[in-house]
Amino acid sequence: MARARSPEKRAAILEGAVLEIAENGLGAATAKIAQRAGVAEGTLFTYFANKEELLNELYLELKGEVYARVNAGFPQKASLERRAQHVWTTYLDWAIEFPMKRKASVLLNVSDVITADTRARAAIGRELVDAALTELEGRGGLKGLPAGFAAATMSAIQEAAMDFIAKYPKQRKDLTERGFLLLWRAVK
Amino acid sequence: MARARSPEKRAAILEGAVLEIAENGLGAATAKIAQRAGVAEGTLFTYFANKEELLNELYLELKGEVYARVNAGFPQKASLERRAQHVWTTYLDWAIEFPMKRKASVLLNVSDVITADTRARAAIGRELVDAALTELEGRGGLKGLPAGFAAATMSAIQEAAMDFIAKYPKQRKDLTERGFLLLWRAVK
Amino acid sequence: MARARSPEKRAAILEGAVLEIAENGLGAATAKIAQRAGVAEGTLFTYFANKEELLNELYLELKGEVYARVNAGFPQKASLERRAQHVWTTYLDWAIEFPMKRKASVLLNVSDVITADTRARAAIGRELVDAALTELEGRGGLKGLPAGFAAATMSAIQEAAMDFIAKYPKQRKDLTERGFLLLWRAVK
Amino acid sequence: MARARSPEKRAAILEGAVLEIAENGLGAATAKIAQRAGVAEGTLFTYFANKEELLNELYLELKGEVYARVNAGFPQKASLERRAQHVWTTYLDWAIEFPMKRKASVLLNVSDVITADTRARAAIGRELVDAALTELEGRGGLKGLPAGFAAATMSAIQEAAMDFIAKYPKQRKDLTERGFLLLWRAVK
DNA sequence: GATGAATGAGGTTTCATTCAT
DNA sequence: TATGAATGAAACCTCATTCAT
Repeated sequence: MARARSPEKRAAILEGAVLEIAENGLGAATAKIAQRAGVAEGTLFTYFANKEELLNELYLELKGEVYARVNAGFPQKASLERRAQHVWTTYLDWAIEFPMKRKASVLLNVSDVITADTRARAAIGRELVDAALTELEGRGGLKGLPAGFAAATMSAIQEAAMDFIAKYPKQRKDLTERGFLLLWRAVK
Repeated sequence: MARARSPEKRAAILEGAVLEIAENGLGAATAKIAQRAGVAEGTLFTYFANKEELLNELYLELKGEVYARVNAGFPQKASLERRAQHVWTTYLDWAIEFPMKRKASVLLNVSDVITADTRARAAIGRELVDAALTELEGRGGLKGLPAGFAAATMSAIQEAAMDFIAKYPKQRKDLTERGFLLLWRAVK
Repeated sequence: MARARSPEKRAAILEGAVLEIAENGLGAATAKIAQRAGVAEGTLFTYFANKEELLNELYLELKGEVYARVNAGFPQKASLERRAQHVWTTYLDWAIEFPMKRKASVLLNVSDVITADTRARAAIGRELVDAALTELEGRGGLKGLPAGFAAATMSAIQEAAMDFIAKYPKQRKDLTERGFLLLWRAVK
Repeated sequence: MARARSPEKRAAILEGAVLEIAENGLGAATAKIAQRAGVAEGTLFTYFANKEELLNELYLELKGEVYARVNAGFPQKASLERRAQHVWTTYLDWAIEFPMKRKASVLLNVSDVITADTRARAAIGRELVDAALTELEGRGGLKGLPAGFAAATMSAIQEAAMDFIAKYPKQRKDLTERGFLLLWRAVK
């Protein structure tokens, strides 16, 4: 059952999953994941009913981690631009700091193992971000477009920016700032 | 002479691969792919040495198909904006028309089975697009950023746009146009 | 603790391998071997990483079994002739008693799956035999010939003797004795 | 059918089989054999009904080749010792000259694909050898032992000798001569 | 709860043989 | 006759999951 005795072990398994998935894709073997986590093959299944659940939980964990970062220090009273920039920068920093997590996150995202329910649950914790992005969507460039388009666009440009930051780490600061400018010009 | 290798059969296998991958991810079974293509399990391996080669060939095929479309009717003499818009629209149309191909393309793209060599070979046929995008990179929004950033940004925004067009097909025209405007404002 | 790996199961797999190989050669299917051993196909691979390892381990097992027999009751203080005869007789008896093992052993021997390392490791446990045969090589018939030639010659004549004993089991005793006489006259 | 149009092609296939079998054992793929022979996969089956027949034919070919050599220049009127030595030397020379053929021959010999009928047919052409060996069997060391034991013993010692000649080619002459002496002392 | 041996379905790939060309 | 594409059974091996310990 999913009643975890040791949160450390649970975390270790998720961590192992990140590494294995980043290296071998979603086809990563549960046995390898367990091994990386330093637990027995069977132990994995006392923390997660099956592989699918593990992947969905991992998705939630990764999203949750990012949102927690974004929410901490969120400049709630600042201008829309400052708030948007906070979201932009925080996520970019996280992705650069944890490239494996980002890789796993991307793979989970495009796969079909993540259920609609999981995606919905991942939205919780994203209220502040959503509020800012919704405000953005009332603006010039995005007015009239479907809800969520701003978020999608931002995240899309971020993916591009991240790939380049990964390739040219020295230009990280520049790419982060100029990337946001690009976005801002697009949507403002 | 013995029977000649049939381009139709090769195409059928690639087509089967697209469908299976779109439904089941890159873990799609070669046996299922062969079945979809209407050939025997073993036949797949007379056309592709192994699954990895099949996936790499499929990648080339999909990229090639898109570039062929883009190149056909490319307004070489037109303004940069018109050329950029041509690229934008053509790719978007292709992706909307063949959602399975797009899905497979995305999965291949983020996976690690596509070799650097294959990615390099895929670049052939993209000269016109590259020329336009390179010109774009000399412009205001992107000046000084690494080469390829324009292409990445465009493709990133396109991915976002496509997701929404898939969800709201009725707004296709609007999303296509407004999406490009977004991009254009960002980079000009 | 989980279930411990069972030496009985390991032995059963090796036993199954002997039978299958004796009947079908080294091409014997791992599935058939597992079936003979009364375990699941997959179980075989928890005991041996792959078929090659299984074959190498089997080789060691068979050699080890013979040497154990030879060493038990080895007349260490007796004359060279008596010691040589002990080796001769013991091996011959083993081969007659376990024709399947001998068959498997022969096939493994001439195949290329047995690594140099395995062959080297098999030498351990053969010290007594080697000592006797080395002493033999200092004698008339073999003096000046490369080390190991005595062993090779003995084993060669034994192979011949065994084939005949297999064909004429009633003359077993006579063939065993006369065969040794042959050898002895050759090398003394 | 086995009605060969081109003896050259047939020979090429057998030659290819020798090389492939020497390298990969009897599991050698017919396609690879055909490739080595410079003919198409299917062509192999116009010369040999199936793989089993190919292997049996190859066995006959190899045995035939050796016996042809032995018979050519057979000192029919010479002493038994000289005749035995002729057999000994000729075979050893052949095996040293064509190590691949010898390897294939050994593998075929210990396998079960060679039918009793094939083995019987291989005996044709061995009359001179058999006559000499039969005479040998009437002698001291072998008297009373089953027919064929002399041949088996000789061939057994030869195998040992060959292994060593292969390892120490410089001692070839010495090993050939001393090996025969060994045999001769054993049986005379 | 933790462990890892056991399982067997399923995956990729090979291969002898057939047969259209 | 020669060719090599086509076939599908069968080979080796992996893996998610179960369960005895």
